[in-house]
Parts: sequence; C-alpha cells; structure tokens
Amino acid sequence: MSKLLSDKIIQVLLPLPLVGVFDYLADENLNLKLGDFVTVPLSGREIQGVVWKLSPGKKDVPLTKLKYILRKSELPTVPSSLMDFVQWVAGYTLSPLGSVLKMALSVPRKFGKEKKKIFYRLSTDVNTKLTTARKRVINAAVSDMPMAVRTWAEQAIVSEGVIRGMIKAGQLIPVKVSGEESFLEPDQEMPRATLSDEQQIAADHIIVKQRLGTHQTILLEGVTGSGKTEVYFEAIAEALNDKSSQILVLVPEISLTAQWLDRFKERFGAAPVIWHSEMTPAQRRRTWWATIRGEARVIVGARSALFLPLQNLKLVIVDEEHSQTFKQDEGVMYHGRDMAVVRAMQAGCTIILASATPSLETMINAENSKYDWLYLGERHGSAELPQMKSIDLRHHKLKSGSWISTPLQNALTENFKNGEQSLLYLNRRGYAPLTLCQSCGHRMECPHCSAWLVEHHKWDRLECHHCGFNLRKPEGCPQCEKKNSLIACGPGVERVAEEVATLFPEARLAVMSSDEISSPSVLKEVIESIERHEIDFIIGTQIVTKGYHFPMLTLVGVIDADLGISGADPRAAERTWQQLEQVAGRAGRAERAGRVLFQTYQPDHPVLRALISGDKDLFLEQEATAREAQNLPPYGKLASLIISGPDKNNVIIYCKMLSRSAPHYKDVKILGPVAAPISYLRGNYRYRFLIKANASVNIQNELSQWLAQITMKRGVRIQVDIDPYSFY
DNA sequence: AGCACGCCGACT
DNA sequence: GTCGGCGTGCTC
Repeated sequence: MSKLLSDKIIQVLLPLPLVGVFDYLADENLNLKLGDFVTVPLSGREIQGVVWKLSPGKKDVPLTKLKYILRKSELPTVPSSLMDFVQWVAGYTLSPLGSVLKMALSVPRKFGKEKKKIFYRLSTDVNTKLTTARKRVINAAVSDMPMAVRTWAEQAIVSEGVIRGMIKAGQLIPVKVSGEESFLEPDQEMPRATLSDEQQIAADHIIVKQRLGTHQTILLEGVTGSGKTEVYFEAIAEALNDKSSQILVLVPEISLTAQWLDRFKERFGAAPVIWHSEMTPAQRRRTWWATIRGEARVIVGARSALFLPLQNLKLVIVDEEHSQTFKQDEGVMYHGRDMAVVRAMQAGCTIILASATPSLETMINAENSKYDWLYLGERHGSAELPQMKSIDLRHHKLKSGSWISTPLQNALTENFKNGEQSLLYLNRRGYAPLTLCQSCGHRMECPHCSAWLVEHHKWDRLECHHCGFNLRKPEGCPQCEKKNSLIACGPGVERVAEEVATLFPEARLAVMSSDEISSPSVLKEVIESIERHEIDFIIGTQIVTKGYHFPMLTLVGVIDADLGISGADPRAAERTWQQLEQVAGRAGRAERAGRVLFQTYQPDHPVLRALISGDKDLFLEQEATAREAQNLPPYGKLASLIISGPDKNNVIIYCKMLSRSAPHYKDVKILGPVAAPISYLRGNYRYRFLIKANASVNIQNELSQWLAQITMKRGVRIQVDIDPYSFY
C-alpha cells in the first residue's frame, strides 16, 4: 500500500503499558470517528485499540514507520465520557494512558461480533389447558422478557423438551436477540418501606438536588443502623424516572454484599447488574454489553466498575465511602471514591457518599460546604446505640495464653446465659502472628519478605501474609535445632476461638475471616445460620465490620483495640476509629440493647475516648488539627515513591541518583529515601521517598519533571503512588 | 504486554 | 557443533 495524501494520520490508543498514543495511517473510506475500536498492526501482531484523536500526535513519527489501520470493529464506540475519564485518571495517577485504557477494555477485546441468538417469550394467549410442567413454565415467566431455551428450562425446573414442545405449540414465541440475554429492569414504582421522618427529609433533600440536573456531591452520614440504604434507594428511584438513565453504585467488596442485593431486589423487584473482577468472561461480556447499550440501569460494582462504558450516568453512589478497599495500590493506583467524584463531575450528575464513619477527607469537604451534608442520627425502629466501655488491661491483667480478660469473660457468660449472641473482634487472621524459639529466640520469618510467618491451624502451616509463602510448622527450631521449642506468640482469630471453645464447651462458634469465608455462598450460609440463631459466638476479623444486621447480637468484645493504632500511617488512628465504630455498630441493632467492650492498654488514647464518649466530632477535630499542622491530606498533598528491586545495592544507587536530582521546589518537601517499613517484599528490597506538598502545588507536574530527568535502570522498579493509603 | 534479538550451558 | 535460557529493548 502506498501512503496516499488522502490518507489521514490519526492517533490510536492501545491497551498496553506504553506511555504514548501511537500514530497510524487511516484509509479515508474507514470513516473513523473518535472512540471507534480499530485493529492495528504492532510489531508483527494485530492488536485492538481505540481511535483517540483524529489528528497526528506531537512527535513527528517518520512516514516510513507509519502503518495502516487494518480495520474498524463492529463494536459500539467508546463513549466520549469514558475517554475523558481514562485521560483524567492517567494524568492524575501518573500512569501510562494505555494501562488505564486496559482497565476499560479488559472485556471487549475478544468480543468480536455480537452473536445473534433466538430467545423465546411467552405468547399472549395461552389459555388452553396446560400440563403441570407447562404451567410451571408460564409461572417462571418474568413479564415478557425473552429467554433462551436453557434459561426457561432452568427457571421453570423442567426439561428442555417441555420448552421445545411449547415452542411447537406456539405458546412460546421466538424473538431474535442480538447478543446477550438482557437484565431485568428495576421498577421504581414498587412499594417501599416507610421511611422515618429523618430518612424522609434526607431523601427529599437529595431528590431536590438531583432535579437541579447539575453535579454535586452529597455526604450521607448516618450512624450504623440508621437506614442510609433506604434513603439512597429513593435517590435511585428518582434517577430511574428518566428512562434512559444509568446509576452506578460502588461498594467496597461486592462479594460481601448478599444482604444488600436482597434488599435491592425487595425494593426494585429485580437484581441490579453486577460488576467485579472475579466474574467469568461470559458474565463480564453480558454486563459490558448491557452497559454500553444503556440497558443496564443500576450497576453495582467494585471500584473497577467506574471504567464501564456508561452512556447516560445520572447518579453515583459510593457506599461505605470511608473504606480503604476503594484504593487500588497496584498497577494504576487510583482511589475509587475520589475517581467516582470525578466521574460524576464529568457526567454532571449527583454523587452520594454514604457512611456511618465518613473519612476525614470527606468530612472536611462537607464542613467547607464543598459537599452537602446529610446526617441520620437515629437508629431505625426501636433500636438504640450500644453502651461502650473500655477494659483497662493494665488493671485486668491477662493470664498467659489467654486473650479474654475477666470482665469480658463475665459479660460473655452473662450474654450466653441469656441466650443472646456475642461477637469477638480481632483484626488478625490465623492462630498466632509470631512463632518463636523458646531456646534461641529465633523468629520464623518469610524468606522473601521482612515479615513474620503467621501460624494457621486450619491449614496446619505457617504463612506469609504478604507474599503467600508458607511451610509446615517445623518440629524443631530451624536455627538451634532444638525439638519442640517453637511457641506461638500472640493471638489470631483461630486462637481466640480456641479460648472461647475452652470457656464455653457447649457453645456454638463461627469464625469469620477470609480463611473461613471462601466464597459468597459460604458467607451466605454463615450469615443465615447466625440469623437463625444457630451460633452463640462469632469470632471475626475485618469481615464482620461490613454492614450486617444480626438482631440477636447484643455484645461486641474487641480483643485488642490498640491494634493498628500506631505506625507510619497518618490515617492509622482514623482507620482504627472507623473499624471499631463499625464493629461496635453490630451490637444491639434490634429491640435488645447492645453493649461493647474494648480491651486496651491505652484507654486514654483519643480513639478510645472518642468511641466511649460518643464524641467523634471532638476526635475528628483533633485529627484534623494534627493533619493540618503537619500539612498532611486533606490539607496538603502526599505522594509516595517506592523504589524496589532484587539487588539491594542497585536499589540504593538508584535512590541516590534520584536524591541528587531531586528538585527544590518551594512548597514541596521530599523526604527520604528510607527503607520502607517492609523493607523486603516478594524478593525485592524496597526504599521509599515521601513527597509532601502544599495543596496549591500540582504534585503530578513536579513529580513527572523530576522523574523525567532520570533514566530507568535495569532491575529497579519505581512506583508512584499519589495519595497513598498504604504505608508498608 | 508481547516478541525478537542476543549472548552463555546441556544435549542430538 | 546446535537448542534454548530469559535479559534488554522496541513497538506508530
């Protein structure tokens, strides 16, 4: 092919971790538009990309290098709002544009053409006498939605033969459907639960705001059990009134939201469309198509759902907005909540941030009137907020090998006698966090990380929680070879469960940790058995802080309220407070009053004082003051630079190089390099810089200028994390 | 991310 | 003498 003057040079973005956008020649006849999917040659292979600009890029690529776009795909074009969003996220996180695009395309790459399928819907006149099997099929119908033969058979629990018979008899009418089976439409007119006055006022306020049709952020703060969900369901109902609207709900972990999905179904008569990274390719395809065609009305998903090709976004909800799981700290390191605000801003729609324990960032934005602030202070129905108390472990000393103090034990006994449920919270998986040789003091450590190996009785192994390395617990000490000298130090949930089992041999226990809860179905089972009151004691990690509702749960015991309160993380205190407040909120959610006991060595710590007095405002004020004084987020900006590699010397040399070329900007402080708290991880040595800047500084600009001067070095990796949330 | 090019160990 | 290990570098 000769390169004709009539051929245009355009930019195609490829879903690869390449920094730039590539120029290609385009045949005029292709009639390319922005956002078109195209197939292009790239170093001998063919690859799908997206038409990003209809003009050549800045860098003048020699004409000889340019290749032709091979073909245009039949896929619908990428909505321009998604292109804008991808561009924005790449710029903000300093990630290669192609890496961000990849998140948006993880699905359609292998789409090819939509397959035409024949589905069947119920005929309007099937009044003739029917067999029982055929009646079941009629009853399985969901309005007049067409379904595949197999789906009909599954829904009605009949054989496919029955279905085929009905097709023959004209009772089922064939419908040509392009591509995937559609989703049920949620119905906003369904009867809904009556809202309390407080809820109604909040819902009305949101709806008024929605009707303005402009972008705004609303913080919906409500104590645990106050019914935030019902309030934002009303906002969803309002948005659904626009028949082409789409609504995005972000949740921290979709696999843990079965109860939420049930409530949604009850309110809207249909399940929402779900999106998360563990779905099968077929499920993803179905959701992606339903989204780009605008058929998916309400999409509930993990943070990655932000990158779905939404056509007409009218409302965004971020549930549990304080949750740190919204921050991705690998690859493109973005914060789902913050990016959700951007997505809503670009779409010009309302976004609701909901939480019982909002993040300080959000609180301050609300205080400064950047966000609207709605507050629900009453628990729904007759439930009252639980009584909270500290148990000072300096006075109530723990016996060796025991983690439950006498006052807590007494409370558990009393509760058990009353036939009520108790929850013990310890955010630590496994049996014991440290295994130590009594004889020589050797600690069992991970060979690939600077971290202790955690003993897990369940698997009968010692495991590294950072890289997954594990081994059988050795008979003797690997260092001094003394037999039976290895002892478990400290508690994990398994060990606390063991102690409870010893104290209450006749009680029924459930351990809730990611080790036990291997799948949503297991979780559902456990939750249901708790609801049926087949469990007396729940011993759980973080998992139990999610919004479960157990009416018979009246006592929460926190085994170690001090855990995670200190450390390099500027948000440590805030996070501890949020977790403890959330776990405390599990107590007494129905008629029965709840109480919460915190075991602690520092009952005067602001976090505990805030929990017990219930004066979280004072605590957050103190936190805010401290952050402001240190110019930490949200007052100042923070970024972290992790330099890592398998050769410690190379890493250090590289760090020195970076240090030498570090710019001396006004209002920017570069701290480091220092060995990262986990200085060795998965076989890599790690050093860290922290960049602190005033709020007015464009930290991305300054960072990229700095890093542009440095040539990459083999075997050394450099990761930029804007607004870091993890500090290991 | 692929894939090719490119220099050093165990095999037909 | 070759096959092949994955280190480094490029892709419009």
